Amino acid sequence: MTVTLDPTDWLILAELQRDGRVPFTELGRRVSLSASAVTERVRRLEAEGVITGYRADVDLAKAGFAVLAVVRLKYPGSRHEPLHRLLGERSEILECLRTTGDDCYTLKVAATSMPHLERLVDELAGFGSTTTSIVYSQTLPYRGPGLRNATPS
Amino acid sequence: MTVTLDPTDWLILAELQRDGRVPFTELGRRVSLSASAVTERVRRLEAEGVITGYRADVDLAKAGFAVLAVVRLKYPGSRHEPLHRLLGERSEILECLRTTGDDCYTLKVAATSMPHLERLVDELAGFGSTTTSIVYSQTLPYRGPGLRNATPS
DNA sequence: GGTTTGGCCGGTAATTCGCCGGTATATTCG
DNA sequence: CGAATATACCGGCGAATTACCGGCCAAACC
Repeated sequence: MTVTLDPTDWLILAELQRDGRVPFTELGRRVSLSASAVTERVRRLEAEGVITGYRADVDLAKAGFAVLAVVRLKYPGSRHEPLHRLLGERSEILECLRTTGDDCYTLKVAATSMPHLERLVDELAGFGSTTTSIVYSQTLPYRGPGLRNATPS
Repeated sequence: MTVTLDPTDWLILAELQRDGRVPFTELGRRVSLSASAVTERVRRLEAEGVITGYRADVDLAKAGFAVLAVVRLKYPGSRHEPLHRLLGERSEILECLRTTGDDCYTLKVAATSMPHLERLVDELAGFGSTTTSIVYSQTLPYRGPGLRNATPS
């Protein structure tokens, strides 16, 4: 399950999380390795599932989604398929974490306006009671989930 | 501030969020455009700040971070610099949203173990009262923040 | 001590990138 | 209304990068 990673692997991961499109030749330069060696390592990380993919980060506000919100959902039932179906349909739901505690789900949603957010929350409220917080600002903007520059301590 | 995007731009954004390393020639094929035209559009999206970068997605569990948690932080003071400094130092803090409501900050943190998480929460508790929930599972895994396939409605 | 294994290097062919001018359509302005 | 400009697209070219290959070296293993 867990993959053993040496310090060079962590360097590679940090670089690729900072710039997922850096050429292998430049990446090799940064981690003091040849292009072919670094390619081999990246391919191995991909094959082992440590790197699951590469994504472009989008500035949601610039793209027209002015409102970002955290919605906590207290979901009384045990049938989760309808909620999962909604997640697949509503691309405004950016993230969905199922957690311990009183609020079973923590969602991050993007909306173009307050009425838009209201509709989204209403849809979610069909599943259970919701607690919605508007996001003022997001620190570590658009780093996405991941690690930046450290090994597990 | 807001950039106007036509349907082709949305297609490009969706593709790049799904696979940020797709070659421009293949990307052009998928959105029915020539490689040079699609390159021009992507460069424009980058220059306008709609695309803020490209990141590799890492499977945290495979990388040794077995525990994912949501920590809500009630921060009584108004001096936010110390917290922001901590965010920059502790790369286990994956995401930090400042929100309305009783809990000023909502953080997503990764830890290698429960003792590790305990230490992180203790550090955060130095700023205010915390509410921690362990993440069972993450739906929409590794799509990262962003949009998938829809235009703002 | 010989063999095997794993990781790295360098070279080469194929692909892709970055940049160029040229063209067609839409827009603006005289 | 017609001409000039602007915008977006296309194709092609050289440079850079990628993918793939065999060979090398050191550590591990028998």
